[in-house]
Amino acid sequence: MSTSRGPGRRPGSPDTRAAILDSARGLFAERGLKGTTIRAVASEAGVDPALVHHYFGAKDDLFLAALEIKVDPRQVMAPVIAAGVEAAGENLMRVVLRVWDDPEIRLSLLAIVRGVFDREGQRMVRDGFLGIVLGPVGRGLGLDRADERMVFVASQVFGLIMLRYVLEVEPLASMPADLVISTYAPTLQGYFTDDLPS
Amino acid sequence: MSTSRGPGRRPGSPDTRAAILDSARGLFAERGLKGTTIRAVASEAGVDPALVHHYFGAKDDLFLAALEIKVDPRQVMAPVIAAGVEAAGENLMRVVLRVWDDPEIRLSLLAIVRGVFDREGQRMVRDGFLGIVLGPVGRGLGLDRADERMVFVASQVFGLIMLRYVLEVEPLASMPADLVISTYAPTLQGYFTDDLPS
DNA sequence: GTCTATAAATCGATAGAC
DNA sequence: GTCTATCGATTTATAGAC
Repeated sequence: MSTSRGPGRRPGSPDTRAAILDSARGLFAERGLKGTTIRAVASEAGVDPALVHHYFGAKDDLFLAALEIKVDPRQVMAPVIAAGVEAAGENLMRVVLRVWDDPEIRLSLLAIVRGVFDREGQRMVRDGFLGIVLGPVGRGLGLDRADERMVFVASQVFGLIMLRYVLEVEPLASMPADLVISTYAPTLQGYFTDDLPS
Repeated sequence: MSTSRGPGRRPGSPDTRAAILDSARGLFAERGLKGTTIRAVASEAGVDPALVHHYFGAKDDLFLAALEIKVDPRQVMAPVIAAGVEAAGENLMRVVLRVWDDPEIRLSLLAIVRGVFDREGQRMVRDGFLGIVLGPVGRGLGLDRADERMVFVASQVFGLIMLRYVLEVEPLASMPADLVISTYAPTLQGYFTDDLPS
């Protein structure tokens, strides 16, 4: 599908490159950064280990490439902010479930969550997930004590993600999305709008 | 401090052995199993790497030794069950905070949580934390749809632990225990006793 | 583009001297 | 009990042939 015939060939066959990236995403999501070897990525993709370096460079570069998400967090969260604080709990839950139930997005998100415990990824979730994703929501909704409220919200969302998608604990993992939403929406709504203890 | 003079010397000087174990617990809690090397444990303890094997055998044995907790989960949870379902939310929160705010216990618990993402430790938390710690609570309180309710409870407790003790997200990490308890107790109480969506 | 061969570093584990 | 020396296995990464 190359659109240019001129000199300077595009680096790598698209099929092989995509196969390596898919294999890497799955293994990083399942075993984390340290638990995944270049050899395992190459083996599952059916190519030579040297090709992985040829296409993606060092192991860390491959990891970063596997973390690329196909959604813009700010764009996804914008409707939640726009809809106002009165229904923020349910709206946020709908967004979370919709993003995480997308199998392709989920692999990248799982790799990110797993990466938290390997690298200095603590910052990636603390500054990324909270600062970029949930921080603007708290400010956009005009909450009082926004930092506290959003941390409470984050703790419930993160715990749900861990049990449903990472640890796959039943009956939560197999629960229909609607039931999950209607269960957790009141909790989040409480953190958004209820009076906070002093 | 040896109490026996007879033959068969006790294996290892208590000081050195304890130093290795403390170093291992801290590193396992901070970097997980794969991220911790025998050499790093020995270096931080100020001893030779060979001594680690001498005292604890293989690396997995050292990891298991570092996971030893000084509390019996069933014993800690018994009062929560005995106090009844009407105050289970607050009582459970008190237990969680008391155990996790103990610095010595926390290191072992952190090592366990970190270990989840290395080994097949998924089972250790899924069957251990849920099956042993929270499972009996749900049954002991005589809840209807106990499995669902306890998974909801677990998701909030686990998320709180992750943000407060593992990721150390502010302002939750520095929040006084009483404020944390009074914030999350109503949420847990709701999962215990509120009507569940169908 | 793909693969062989190998360099270079790291780690777990053991044997054995003191 | 403690440490030196080292083996053997893995892994990342590179150089270069085809």
